[in-house]
Amino acid sequence: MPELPEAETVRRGLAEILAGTKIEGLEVFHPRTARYQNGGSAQLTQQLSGAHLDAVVRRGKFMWTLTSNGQALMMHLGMSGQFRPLAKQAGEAPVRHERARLYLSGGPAQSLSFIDQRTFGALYLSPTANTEDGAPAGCGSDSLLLPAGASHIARDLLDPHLDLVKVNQRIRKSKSPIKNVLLNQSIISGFGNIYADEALFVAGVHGARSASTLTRQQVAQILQAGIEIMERSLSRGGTSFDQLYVDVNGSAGTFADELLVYGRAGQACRECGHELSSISLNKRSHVYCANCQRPSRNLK
DNA sequence: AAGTAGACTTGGACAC
DNA sequence: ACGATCCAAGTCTACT
Repeated sequence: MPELPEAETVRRGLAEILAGTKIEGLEVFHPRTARYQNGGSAQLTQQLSGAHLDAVVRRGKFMWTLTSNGQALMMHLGMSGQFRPLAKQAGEAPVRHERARLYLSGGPAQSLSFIDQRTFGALYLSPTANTEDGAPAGCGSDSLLLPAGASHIARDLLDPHLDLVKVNQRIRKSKSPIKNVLLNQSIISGFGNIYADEALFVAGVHGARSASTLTRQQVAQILQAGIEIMERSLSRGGTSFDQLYVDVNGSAGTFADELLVYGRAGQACRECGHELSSISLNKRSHVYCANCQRPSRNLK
């Protein structure tokens, strides 16, 4: 499942393929992929044809590249999106689950396929505006131009311009379960179900606890754990829990064998041996150790 | 306004 | 064997 480390792995690959190239043509094979585009697939195709592309930028799980027509091409992986340079010719039949295809010139790849089994991913154009805090919009470029499509997304844990003190305060203002707050991309971006559960385990905090009951130190521990886990995962190309996430070369990430709780419900806690539990929070599974993560504990 | 619940999608797992 | 049901995910929309 693409979360921040997986998106950043893909961004690095995409940057080499897309930056400085020209889009010669575009085919959209599934209308849902262009569902956020005004005018749908036809508009996307028309507006992107002939456009020149800038650096590939990422904030949280949102990626984009600025185009010569003044808009940003938004690229979101959803839960199963993959970008692959498959060297396809115009008119060649789509491969299984291929939803769109770019034809490129001026770069290392002649084509770039967007493959997305579950169609939660998306490609669309968005207008841009300068960031309100005057810092670069995301990772991958110094540009301040932030697409409207990502303007509601908070800075992520690997962003050097993230204000950890403010985020800590904001989190503790919420009465929602801390797990839900971590998944709220408008408060802190980049977390998905995997890294949220992992960070909560490392910090020793039960995900059902109301964020407003946590101490500043506890929230700081959760955020610090998130930073360290995401950096470690990124260094291993991310987590490929199933076959839905691979990088632009088709390679899986290798962080799955380091996961401490995600996907391990019923197995032994790697810290204390207690059997790991699972509950549902906001319709998402939360795996935790009832011994290491006490719902009512105030301090670790 | 903050918070929650529903919708979307599809292939794999599972119980029958 | 086979249809049925549930599950997983990220984000947007709608409602309280």
